[in-house]
Amino acid sequence: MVEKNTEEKIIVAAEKVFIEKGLAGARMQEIADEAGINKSLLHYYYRSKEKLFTMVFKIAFKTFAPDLIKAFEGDDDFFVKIERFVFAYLSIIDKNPHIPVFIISELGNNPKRLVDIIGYLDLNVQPVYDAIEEEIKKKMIKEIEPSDLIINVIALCVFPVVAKPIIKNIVFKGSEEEYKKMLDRRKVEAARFVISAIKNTD
Amino acid sequence: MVEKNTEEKIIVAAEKVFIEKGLAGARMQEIADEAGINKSLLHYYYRSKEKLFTMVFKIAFKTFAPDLIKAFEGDDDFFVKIERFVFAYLSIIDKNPHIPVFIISELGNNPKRLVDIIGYLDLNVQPVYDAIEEEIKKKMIKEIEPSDLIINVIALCVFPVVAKPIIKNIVFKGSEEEYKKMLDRRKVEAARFVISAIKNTD
DNA sequence: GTCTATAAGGTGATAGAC
DNA sequence: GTCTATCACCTTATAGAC
Repeated sequence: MVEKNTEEKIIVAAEKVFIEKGLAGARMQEIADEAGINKSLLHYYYRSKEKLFTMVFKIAFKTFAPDLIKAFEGDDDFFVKIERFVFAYLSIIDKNPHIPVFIISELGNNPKRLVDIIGYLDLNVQPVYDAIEEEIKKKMIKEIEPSDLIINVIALCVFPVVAKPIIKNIVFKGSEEEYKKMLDRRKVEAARFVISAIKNTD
Repeated sequence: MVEKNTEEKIIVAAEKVFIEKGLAGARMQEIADEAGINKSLLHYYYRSKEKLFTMVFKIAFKTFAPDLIKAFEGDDDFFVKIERFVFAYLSIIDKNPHIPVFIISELGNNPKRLVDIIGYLDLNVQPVYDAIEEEIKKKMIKEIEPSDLIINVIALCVFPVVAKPIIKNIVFKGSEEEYKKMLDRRKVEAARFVISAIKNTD
């Protein structure tokens, strides 16, 4: 059990409450209770609800900005890179299952929030584009718009988690176990699906 | 211009405000202003904010409960069915681009909400499962868990829309035009991607 | 059915003692 | 740094006139 100072305790508590309730639904009192401190200390450390939220949102976004670039560096086989990315990304999701919905919800309410973060994180997808185009040129994979392929891979990882209530209740008739099995399967199967879709069969 | 009575005007206004701001972020005053009526009329017709919201949520959910079953009925070729479903579903999304985020956000805040709706809509996916399993048996498509295939198809349709701010700003560097072109392309390309992934090449 | 007025309770934020 | 007390405002909801 690590000893935390007040500033850190607030962030941990704020993450929990904001992720669960959203900006509009969260209450400063609830965050204070969760942190085991007085409400006015929230303002002492972070001045306003909005500023505290921005702090939390940036941390959450950073966790989930996919390390696409890193996964696509190096000389490994292109299909291995896809397998590695899918496995790594789904593992992050496993550990933080509520963050994708949180990001999507709050960005839906206020898309401008993202613009602040773009510069602050460097998210250049160009190397991934280049890698995809090279594979197409080498005729290893079928013709596809690189952006489409990137979106497809991430969609197959993220959607099953953001739509959890719907999938669990409608596809798996309420079974948490079946839902979890599907997510686990996906760490391998999602990459297999993608590779099968793009592999050149000429 | 169709003449609307007060009850209908309220629902239309409530849809707009709730979808934009969410349950917690929406204000009854704003809904009243949007409908051009007095705030107390909202309570006269719908008793409480929560009840009005539930009304709106059910309408939104119904619009988006994918008509999977319908698309998979009939004797058409299985791949044609997929093409038809993807095109139809992406066309609905085109017309209601903010509803998927709305449903995901509000279900994230309160997953129990879905349970009320399940019974009220009949959403039996069994016929789709059967159709998929038959194709596998006939060796027309590769071995795949039917639930995985269904989730993949919907993921490829829905994710690009719910993650719009991220995709538009990071993948397309802020270009609304590029984003829209991608969505349009997808009406054909998403089905092609899926078919290419599952088609048996033995 | 529609309005005005107001109740009743929350909400983020700050002042000031310790 | 941390607390108590309190401000100023906002929010849902209702009562009652027309």
